[in-house]
Amino acid sequence: MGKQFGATIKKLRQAKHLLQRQVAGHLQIDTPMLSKIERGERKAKKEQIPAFAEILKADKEALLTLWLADQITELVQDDESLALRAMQVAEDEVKYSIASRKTDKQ
Amino acid sequence: MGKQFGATIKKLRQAKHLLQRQVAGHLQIDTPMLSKIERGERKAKKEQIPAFAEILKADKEALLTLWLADQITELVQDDESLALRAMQVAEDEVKYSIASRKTDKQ
DNA sequence: ATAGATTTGTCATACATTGACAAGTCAATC
DNA sequence: GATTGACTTGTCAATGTATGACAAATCTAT
Repeated sequence: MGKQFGATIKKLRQAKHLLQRQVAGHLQIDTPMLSKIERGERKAKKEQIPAFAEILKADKEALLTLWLADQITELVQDDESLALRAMQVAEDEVKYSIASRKTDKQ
Repeated sequence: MGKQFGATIKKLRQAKHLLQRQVAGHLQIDTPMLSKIERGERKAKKEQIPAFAEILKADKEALLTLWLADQITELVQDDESLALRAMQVAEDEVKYSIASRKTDKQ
Protein backbone atom coordinates (compact mmCIF):
# COMPACT_ATOMS: atom_id res chain seq x y z
CA MET A 1 0.00 0.00 0.00
CA GLY A 2 1.35 3.38 -0.97
CA LYS A 3 4.13 2.06 -3.14
CA GLN A 4 2.94 3.36 -6.47
CA PHE A 5 5.78 5.79 -6.88
CA GLY A 6 8.52 3.26 -6.27
CA ALA A 7 6.87 0.64 -8.44
CA THR A 8 6.49 3.17 -11.22
CA ILE A 9 10.06 4.37 -11.29
CA LYS A 10 11.23 0.78 -11.20
CA LYS A 11 9.11 -0.07 -14.22
CA LEU A 12 10.28 3.02 -16.07
CA ARG A 13 13.89 2.25 -15.26
CA GLN A 14 13.59 -1.31 -16.50
CA ALA A 15 11.73 -0.27 -19.62
CA LYS A 16 14.65 2.02 -20.46
CA HIS A 17 17.19 -0.69 -19.65
CA LEU A 18 18.86 1.42 -17.04
CA LEU A 19 20.68 -0.05 -14.06
CA GLN A 20 20.03 1.13 -10.52
CA ARG A 21 23.63 2.29 -10.53
CA GLN A 22 22.94 4.67 -13.39
CA VAL A 23 19.77 6.15 -11.96
CA ALA A 24 21.26 6.35 -8.48
CA GLY A 25 24.32 8.10 -9.86
CA HIS A 26 22.14 10.73 -11.50
CA LEU A 27 20.38 11.30 -8.19
CA GLN A 28 23.62 11.33 -6.23
CA ILE A 29 22.49 8.53 -3.94
CA ASP A 30 23.81 4.99 -3.66
CA THR A 31 22.12 1.91 -5.08
CA PRO A 32 20.88 0.54 -1.74
CA MET A 33 18.98 3.76 -1.26
CA LEU A 34 17.43 3.56 -4.70
CA SER A 35 16.55 -0.06 -4.11
CA LYS A 36 14.69 0.92 -0.98
CA ILE A 37 12.87 3.73 -2.73
CA GLU A 38 11.80 1.41 -5.53
CA ARG A 39 10.41 -1.08 -3.06
CA GLY A 40 8.70 1.58 -0.96
CA GLU A 41 10.85 0.90 2.07
CA ARG A 42 12.06 4.50 2.03
CA LYS A 43 10.41 7.44 0.42
CA ALA A 44 12.07 9.60 -2.16
CA LYS A 45 12.54 13.20 -1.20
CA LYS A 46 10.28 15.58 -3.04
CA GLU A 47 13.30 17.44 -4.36
CA GLN A 48 14.53 14.27 -6.03
CA ILE A 49 11.53 14.00 -8.30
CA PRO A 50 12.85 16.31 -11.04
CA ALA A 51 16.00 14.20 -11.25
CA PHE A 52 13.91 11.04 -11.57
CA ALA A 53 11.80 12.63 -14.29
CA GLU A 54 14.91 13.73 -16.13
CA ILE A 55 16.76 10.46 -16.30
CA LEU A 56 13.62 8.39 -16.81
CA LYS A 57 12.28 10.84 -19.38
CA ALA A 58 9.00 10.87 -17.52
CA ASP A 59 6.58 13.68 -16.86
CA LYS A 60 7.67 15.50 -13.72
CA GLU A 61 4.13 16.40 -12.70
CA ALA A 62 2.87 12.87 -13.18
CA LEU A 63 5.60 11.57 -10.89
CA LEU A 64 4.91 14.25 -8.33
CA THR A 65 1.21 13.39 -8.41
CA LEU A 66 2.03 9.77 -7.75
CA TRP A 67 4.41 10.75 -4.98
CA LEU A 68 1.78 12.93 -3.34
CA ALA A 69 -0.78 10.14 -3.59
CA ASP A 70 1.62 7.81 -1.82
CA GLN A 71 2.13 10.28 1.00
CA ILE A 72 -1.61 10.67 1.42
CA THR A 73 -2.18 6.94 1.37
CA GLU A 74 0.47 6.40 3.99
CA LEU A 75 -1.06 9.10 6.14
CA VAL A 76 -4.51 7.55 6.23
CA GLN A 77 -3.60 3.90 6.06
CA ASP A 78 -4.30 3.16 9.72
CA ASP A 79 -7.73 4.77 9.52
CA GLU A 80 -9.31 3.25 6.48
CA SER A 81 -12.82 3.76 7.73
CA LEU A 82 -12.27 7.52 7.93
CA ALA A 83 -9.87 7.90 5.04
CA LEU A 84 -12.34 8.58 2.26
CA ARG A 85 -14.26 11.12 4.28
CA ALA A 86 -11.05 12.85 5.35
CA MET A 87 -9.98 13.11 1.72
CA GLN A 88 -13.36 14.62 0.87
CA VAL A 89 -12.89 17.24 3.56
CA ALA A 90 -9.37 17.97 2.35
CA GLU A 91 -10.62 18.27 -1.23
CA ASP A 92 -13.16 20.80 -0.11
CA GLU A 93 -10.49 22.76 1.74
CA VAL A 94 -8.27 22.83 -1.34
CA LYS A 95 -11.12 23.75 -3.67
CA TYR A 96 -12.11 26.56 -1.37
CA SER A 97 -8.56 27.77 -1.16
CA ILE A 98 -8.22 27.82 -4.94
CA ALA A 99 -11.54 29.60 -5.32
CA SER A 100 -10.77 32.26 -2.74
CA ARG A 101 -7.38 32.90 -4.29
CA LYS A 102 -9.08 33.62 -7.62
CA THR A 103 -11.45 36.10 -6.03
CA ASP A 104 -8.66 37.74 -4.05
CA LYS A 105 -10.27 36.91 -0.75
CA GLN A 106 -7.03 35.53 0.57
CA MET B 1 -5.39 26.65 5.12
CA GLY B 2 -5.45 23.37 6.98
CA LYS B 3 -6.51 24.80 10.29
CA GLN B 4 -9.88 23.15 10.59
CA PHE B 5 -8.91 21.00 13.51
CA GLY B 6 -7.57 23.81 15.64
CA ALA B 7 -10.47 26.10 14.82
CA THR B 8 -12.91 23.35 15.69
CA ILE B 9 -11.48 22.50 19.07
CA LYS B 10 -11.31 26.17 19.90
CA LYS B 11 -15.00 26.60 19.08
CA LEU B 12 -15.91 23.51 21.06
CA ARG B 13 -13.87 24.67 24.01
CA GLN B 14 -15.49 28.10 24.01
CA ALA B 15 -18.97 26.67 23.59
CA LYS B 16 -18.37 24.62 26.71
CA HIS B 17 -16.91 27.60 28.58
CA LEU B 18 -13.66 25.85 29.22
CA LEU B 19 -10.38 27.68 29.63
CA GLN B 20 -7.24 26.69 27.73
CA ARG B 21 -5.76 25.88 31.11
CA GLN B 22 -8.43 23.26 31.73
CA VAL B 23 -8.17 21.59 28.36
CA ALA B 24 -4.40 21.79 28.39
CA GLY B 25 -4.34 20.24 31.85
CA HIS B 26 -6.38 17.30 30.64
CA LEU B 27 -3.95 16.81 27.76
CA GLN B 28 -0.88 17.23 29.96
CA ILE B 29 0.48 20.07 27.87
CA ASP B 30 0.84 23.74 28.77
CA THR B 31 -1.43 26.52 27.58
CA PRO B 32 1.02 28.04 25.10
CA MET B 33 1.08 24.68 23.33
CA LEU B 34 -2.70 24.48 23.23
CA SER B 35 -2.88 28.03 21.98
CA LYS B 36 -0.61 27.11 19.11
CA ILE B 37 -2.62 24.01 18.29
CA GLU B 38 -5.85 26.00 18.24
CA ARG B 39 -4.37 28.52 15.85
CA GLY B 40 -2.80 25.89 13.64
CA GLU B 41 0.73 27.01 14.40
CA ARG B 42 1.54 23.55 15.73
CA LYS B 43 -0.28 20.38 15.03
CA ALA B 44 -1.77 18.17 17.68
CA LYS B 45 -0.34 14.72 17.93
CA LYS B 46 -2.64 12.01 16.74
CA GLU B 47 -2.50 10.33 20.14
CA GLN B 48 -3.89 13.48 21.73
CA ILE B 49 -7.16 13.29 19.83
CA PRO B 50 -8.93 10.93 22.26
CA ALA B 51 -8.14 13.30 25.12
CA PHE B 52 -9.56 16.21 23.12
CA ALA B 53 -12.71 14.24 22.35
CA GLU B 54 -13.10 13.31 25.97
CA ILE B 55 -12.89 16.71 27.55
CA LEU B 56 -14.74 18.45 24.74
CA LYS B 57 -17.39 15.71 24.64
CA ALA B 58 -16.93 15.50 20.93
CA ASP B 59 -16.95 12.53 18.60
CA LYS B 60 -13.49 11.04 18.48
CA GLU B 61 -13.80 9.89 14.89
CA ALA B 62 -15.07 13.24 13.71
CA LEU B 63 -12.06 14.96 15.25
CA LEU B 64 -9.71 12.40 13.77
CA THR B 65 -11.27 12.91 10.35
CA LEU B 66 -10.72 16.63 10.63
CA TRP B 67 -7.18 16.08 11.82
CA LEU B 68 -6.44 13.78 8.89
CA ALA B 69 -7.92 16.28 6.46
CA ASP B 70 -5.61 18.95 7.83
CA GLN B 71 -2.58 16.74 7.36
CA ILE B 72 -3.58 16.00 3.78
CA THR B 73 -4.19 19.64 3.03
CA GLU B 74 -0.85 20.63 4.44
CA LEU B 75 0.81 17.93 2.37
CA VAL B 76 -0.56 19.14 -0.95
CA GLN B 77 -0.72 22.83 -0.29
CA ASP B 78 2.31 23.73 -2.41
CA ASP B 79 0.98 21.78 -5.39
CA GLU B 80 -2.55 22.95 -5.76
CA SER B 81 -2.67 22.17 -9.44
CA LEU B 82 -1.91 18.51 -8.76
CA ALA B 83 -3.64 18.18 -5.41
CA LEU B 84 -7.06 17.08 -6.56
CA ARG B 85 -5.68 14.49 -8.94
CA ALA B 86 -3.31 13.17 -6.29
CA MET B 87 -6.22 12.78 -3.88
CA GLN B 88 -8.13 10.89 -6.55
CA VAL B 89 -5.23 8.51 -6.98
CA ALA B 90 -4.93 8.05 -3.24
CA GLU B 91 -8.66 7.39 -2.98
CA ASP B 92 -8.34 4.69 -5.59
CA GLU B 93 -5.43 3.15 -3.71
CA VAL B 94 -7.42 3.10 -0.48
CA LYS B 95 -10.54 1.72 -2.14
CA TYR B 96 -8.52 -1.00 -3.76
CA SER B 97 -6.85 -1.82 -0.48
CA ILE B 98 -10.20 -2.12 1.29
CA ALA B 99 -11.61 -4.24 -1.51
CA SER B 100 -8.68 -6.61 -1.65
CA ARG B 101 -8.74 -7.01 2.12
CA LYS B 102 -12.36 -8.15 1.90
CA THR B 103 -11.58 -10.73 -0.75
CA ASP B 104 -8.51 -11.94 1.09
CA LYS B 105 -6.21 -11.02 -1.74
CA GLN B 106 -3.86 -9.23 0.62
C1' DA C 1 -3.64 49.48 37.59
C1' DT C 2 -4.46 44.65 38.45
C1' DA C 3 -5.50 39.97 37.44
C1' DG C 4 -6.52 36.29 34.49
C1' DA C 5 -6.41 34.46 29.82
C1' DT C 6 -4.15 33.95 25.75
C1' DT C 7 -0.36 34.57 22.51
C1' DT C 8 4.53 35.06 21.03
C1' DG C 9 9.32 33.85 20.98
C1' DT C 10 13.14 31.00 22.14
C1' DC C 11 15.59 27.00 23.25
C1' DA C 12 17.21 22.33 24.55
C1' DT C 13 16.07 17.79 23.69
C1' DA C 14 13.68 13.97 21.96
C1' DC C 15 12.36 11.88 17.75
C1' DA C 16 12.40 10.54 12.98
C1' DT C 17 14.82 10.61 8.51
C1' DT C 18 18.72 10.30 5.70
C1' DG C 19 22.77 8.71 3.59
C1' DA C 20 26.80 5.75 3.85
C1' DC C 21 28.66 1.44 4.38
C1' DA C 22 29.35 -3.65 4.96
C1' DA C 23 27.54 -7.78 4.04
C1' DG C 24 24.11 -10.59 2.10
C1' DT C 25 21.28 -12.91 -1.74
C1' DC C 26 20.31 -14.08 -6.35
C1' DA C 27 21.07 -15.20 -11.41
C1' DA C 28 23.77 -15.85 -15.17
C1' DT C 29 28.27 -17.25 -17.19
C1' DC C 30 32.26 -19.79 -17.48
C1' DG D 1 30.86 -24.82 -8.42
C1' DA D 2 33.48 -20.41 -8.57
C1' DT D 3 33.22 -15.78 -10.31
C1' DT D 4 30.90 -11.66 -11.65
C1' DG D 5 27.42 -8.14 -11.67
C1' DA D 6 22.87 -6.50 -10.09
C1' DC D 7 20.20 -5.91 -6.45
C1' DT D 8 18.72 -6.29 -1.43
C1' DT D 9 19.22 -6.28 3.64
C1' DG D 10 20.83 -4.57 8.00
C1' DT D 11 23.12 -1.27 10.79
C1' DC D 12 24.63 3.11 12.35
C1' DA D 13 26.14 7.93 12.76
C1' DA D 14 24.71 12.34 11.26
C1' DT D 15 21.29 15.39 10.15
C1' DG D 16 16.92 17.53 10.33
C1' DT D 17 12.38 18.27 12.27
C1' DA D 18 9.05 18.33 15.98
C1' DT D 19 8.03 18.72 20.71
C1' DG D 20 7.61 20.49 25.24
C1' DA D 21 9.04 23.83 28.64
C1' DC D 22 9.71 28.35 29.89
C1' DA D 23 9.86 33.56 30.02
C1' DA D 24 7.81 37.37 28.49
C1' DA D 25 4.42 39.99 25.86
C1' DT D 26 -0.30 41.14 24.74
C1' DC D 27 -4.98 41.37 25.29
C1' DT D 28 -9.46 41.91 28.05
C1' DA D 29 -12.22 43.00 31.61
C1' DT D 30 -12.94 45.07 36.10
